[in-house]
Amino acid sequence: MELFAPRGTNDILPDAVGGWQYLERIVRETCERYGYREIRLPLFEHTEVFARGVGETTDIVEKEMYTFQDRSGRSLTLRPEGTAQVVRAFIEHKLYGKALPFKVYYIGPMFRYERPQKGRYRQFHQFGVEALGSASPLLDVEMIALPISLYRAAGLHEFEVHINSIGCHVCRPAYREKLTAYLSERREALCPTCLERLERNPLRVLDCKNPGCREATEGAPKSHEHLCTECHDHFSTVRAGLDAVGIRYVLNPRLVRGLDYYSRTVFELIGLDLGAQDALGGGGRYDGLVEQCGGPPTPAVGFAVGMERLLLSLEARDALRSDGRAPQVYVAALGDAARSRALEIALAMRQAGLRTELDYEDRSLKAQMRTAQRSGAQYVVILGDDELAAGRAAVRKMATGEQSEVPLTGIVQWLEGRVNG
RNA sequence: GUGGGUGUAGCUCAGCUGGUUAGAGCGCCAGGUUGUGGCCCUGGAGGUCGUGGGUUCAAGUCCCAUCACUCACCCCA
Repeated sequence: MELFAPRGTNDILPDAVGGWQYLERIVRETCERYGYREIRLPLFEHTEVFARGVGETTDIVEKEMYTFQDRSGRSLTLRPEGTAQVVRAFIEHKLYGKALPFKVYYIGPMFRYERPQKGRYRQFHQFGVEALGSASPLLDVEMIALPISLYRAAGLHEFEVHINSIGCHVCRPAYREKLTAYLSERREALCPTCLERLERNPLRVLDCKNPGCREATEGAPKSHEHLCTECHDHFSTVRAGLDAVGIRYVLNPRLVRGLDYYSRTVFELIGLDLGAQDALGGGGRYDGLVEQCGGPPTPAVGFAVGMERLLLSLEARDALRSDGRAPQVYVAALGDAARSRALEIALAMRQAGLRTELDYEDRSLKAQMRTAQRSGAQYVVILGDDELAAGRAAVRKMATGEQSEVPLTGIVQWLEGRVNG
């Protein structure tokens, strides 16, 4: 093999596309039902958008970005996530001047330079939803409810909902102090990366998987118990809202999220069939990000879901459906004269809106019938010299095997009236 | 970036301690039905054994390197 796709990228072949189209349709229908409109943004941005938007100390920015220079020397980066660029577009087009909240969803490929493994690829696909311009806890609830109802619509019922609140610029510094003090007393128990985190981003020590670190942080101060009054009230209302709409969740004090822009509510949807990369989706509030990126103070909340992971989960449960559709009609022909007439008839049927396939090679009727049956075609039109002479075709309904003689002049209408789907 | 596993036909894989023309199932093509699918039977096409070195009389099999895939660490969707 000479040429191959770059590591971590995947070709989505025709047999798999139906599943993608199915999911994409569910995504669009669900998002629109919740009042979100699609936004389409560039696949690459000025590197600055992500460096400032995602956070300089995040792994994404430090080591996972596909960054390159264009011919004029500008530094550009293939988008590793969507929130930062939605914020950029929101500010650039001064959308804060329009009716708020600004509610959008996006769907498309993202790029991160990581070692691939199950559920993790260098080019992967996400859909995400963002609402900018409202601090209402009702939106937090809606943000959690949306992906859940989407999963259910798609056929996935096995997942957990984890939530937490990590406070805001008012209460987080104090909490951070407390946590740092607590962790500092247990330095010996922490892994090397956590010692690093202790300096730069102590909250991240909480979600380390290392057994030693987990033990050391067992009794650590919990962010949701150190919230300021506003954050506390907000979180209480979110939780009450979740209860009210019947969403069961786990309050997970270790859930802190890896991106710097989050504040207050954070949540993650954990898949049960995914191996190590088990986050189906996640998100939270990012009330300070718009201002930090140069816009007016604007509270916001959003989430993103990994499409491959959703697909993997559905496949694991044998629940993946497909929008791919089989031909309705297959035209089989015997002999040269019949074959050119077959093309004519097939084109007329396609013109009329019927999904029609035909045989291009000079193959036996048996071979054509086999191909037709495997394609899933509902009807086979059989054309030979006899039929040509008589001006009729034999039309076989594959499901039942019953066969009729249909005049060629009316065959399109005849099939239009009988075919389904 | 680090570690483990795996690379043999289009697909899934077998190939014993190195030994002659490398196999199976599925798929594909054809025939059995001189014009009819699903089941069955028969036959056929298809392989630089990932790649490059090395050891040996002899390498799919052993050694080294390399590439790719995969799982995990890390991190996240």
